[in-house]
Amino acid sequence: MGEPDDWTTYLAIRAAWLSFVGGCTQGEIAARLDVSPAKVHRLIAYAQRAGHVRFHIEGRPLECLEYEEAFSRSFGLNNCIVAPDLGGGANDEQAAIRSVGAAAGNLLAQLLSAADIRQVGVGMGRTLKAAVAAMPRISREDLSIVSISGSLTSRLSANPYDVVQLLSERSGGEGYYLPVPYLATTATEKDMFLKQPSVQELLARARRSDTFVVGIGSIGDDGHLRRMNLISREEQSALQKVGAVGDLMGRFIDIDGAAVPAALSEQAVGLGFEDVRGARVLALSGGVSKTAATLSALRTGVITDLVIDEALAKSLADAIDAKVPQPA
Amino acid sequence: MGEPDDWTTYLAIRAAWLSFVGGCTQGEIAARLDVSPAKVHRLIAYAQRAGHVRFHIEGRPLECLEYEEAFSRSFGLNNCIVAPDLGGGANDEQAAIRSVGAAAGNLLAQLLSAADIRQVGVGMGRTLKAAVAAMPRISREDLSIVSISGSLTSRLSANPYDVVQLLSERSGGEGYYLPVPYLATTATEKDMFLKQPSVQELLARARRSDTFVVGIGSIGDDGHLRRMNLISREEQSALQKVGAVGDLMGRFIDIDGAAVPAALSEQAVGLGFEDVRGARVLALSGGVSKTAATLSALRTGVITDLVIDEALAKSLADAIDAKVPQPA
DNA sequence: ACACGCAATGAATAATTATTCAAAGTCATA
DNA sequence: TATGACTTTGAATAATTATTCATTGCGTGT
Repeated sequence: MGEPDDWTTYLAIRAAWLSFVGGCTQGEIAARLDVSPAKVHRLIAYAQRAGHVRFHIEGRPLECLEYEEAFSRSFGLNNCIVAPDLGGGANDEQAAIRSVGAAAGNLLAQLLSAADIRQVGVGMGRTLKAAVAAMPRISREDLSIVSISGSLTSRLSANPYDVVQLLSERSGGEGYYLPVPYLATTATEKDMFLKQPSVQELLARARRSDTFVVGIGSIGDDGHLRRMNLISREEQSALQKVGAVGDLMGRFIDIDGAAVPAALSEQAVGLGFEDVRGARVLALSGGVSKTAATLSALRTGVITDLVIDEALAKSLADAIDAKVPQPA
Repeated sequence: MGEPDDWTTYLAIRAAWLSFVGGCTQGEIAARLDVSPAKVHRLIAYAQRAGHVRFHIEGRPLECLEYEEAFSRSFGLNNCIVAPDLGGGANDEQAAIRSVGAAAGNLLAQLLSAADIRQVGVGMGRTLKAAVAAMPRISREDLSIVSISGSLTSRLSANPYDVVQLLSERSGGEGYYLPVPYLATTATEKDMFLKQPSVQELLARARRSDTFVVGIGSIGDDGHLRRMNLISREEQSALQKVGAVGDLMGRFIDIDGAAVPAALSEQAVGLGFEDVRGARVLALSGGVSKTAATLSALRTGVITDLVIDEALAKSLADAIDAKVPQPA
């Protein structure tokens, strides 16, 4: 599938307007643009794939709103969005990320449109990436977007889920990328990175952000950490042994939201909780596999805004109820 | 068609998420929600009718961008959007309003999201109404929305195209409605309205708006004025005799953008050009029948931002070229 | 120039979505 | 409780959309 040329893009956008805004059938569009109906279908499909078409559902099902209400209270959240399940069964990560992405994308656009936001600090992760991809284009040429953590793998290869680039493209703002690993392999290596003037400058800048957007990671086999090989199987086991269930900004935390005593927890190259506490911190999390991680992250008290999916919400609510059972 | 109950709305929203965000087929949704496939279709159709689903096409066809560029230069516009034709032939008013509405709705959301906008003054008209209806919901509880002109018919019956109500509902802001006719029937009647303290207060408030959103009206048989019977056939003829081709904020102007010498032009109960000059003034206009009116409105120099449809743009460009032919 | 591989095309077909229609349900009134 | 007007329902059907597939067109290397 080669890159379509300008003319194709032109036709695709016209077809998309006619189809979605105009409500024309593909046959009508074909006649109007003087192409075959099959081509019209391909054009519209291309426009969607290329992200030129955006759907937004206003409102959410009642259950979601109830969860939102409950979590907002329990954890003193500013905004809480529970994105509806999108079929695919309870364990469909893809669907969860998609739903959270769509909901968070809109919230993000809303938050970043406020003129008093000058700089946003962003973490990494699939869900974050999906949210930024789903975000409508806004016009904030004066906005700065800064990495708050490294995002290279331990082998220094490029990270495919980088979010700074995409967000700067979507908002028109300028991106500042932190070219270091998410986790240093040793304390010495971490010091080495932190000694670099450019890194110090970027971190200082990152601390000045008005708003932070972060993902929540699990320690399990299906988390980013293992999947991207940011930690070895041995490191994973060691972390689990000392009670780590979640990863927030490269810090490893137990089910109560407290930092675990592990060397790795000190090797994150990036901002720490103390750097973001007090500012708005929007956290995104999708999928039931993140239940424990999300609960622990919420308990750190640094999160002010949350977007999760419905299945995770259900699972979270169950986990909370299990600890504090209702009197019969 | 009775009002659907809460449960229907609930199902409709869930179905909409599954369909548009999740990409499920109606059959899959039917299985998941345990209803018949036919019902799923009806639910999704309802969600769309009720405005819970919003499409946004990012980008416009090349021709539109070229017109935008040209008009921005010619008239020193801040923003100019030319909304693509949506089939239906060159004379389809409905399609033009729809397209302009969709494009303007998004621009409006963007403009009104800026925190430094405290108050917006709005005019009236079908196109304006469509734009506000297409506008995504935003959260600006501190925003004031004020009528800048009357909007009752000369017989004081309620105006169906009132836009203040809808915009205040969409933005969360508070609406201030000016309960007077668009045009007084006599100079005496106008004075009577203007003497009312409440009217004076509302007009004073309206003058303090940061941004104004207005429609452009034609004097022809198909304009709001005649259609809503705001002016009689005789008044229409009289206006046309003295060269009026357009109506901007209740002021009647000739093709050069100058006020026409007519009593009616003094009978608008609302803000005048002098009240808005200098502020941001977003004008909406749709349909080729508004060519002359739009040109005249642009020539008044009060308009800073413009949204029109492609057919009108074409027609406007032709009208301009006819006066200033290219050297052969 | 020729053959080769690959992408693009549109006719044909499969799948999905929208509409129709008869039947069942609902509500207000007698 | 019975009646009639009106709505809602889902099966059937019509219309539309998505996919398949054989073919064409195009660039590339020989």
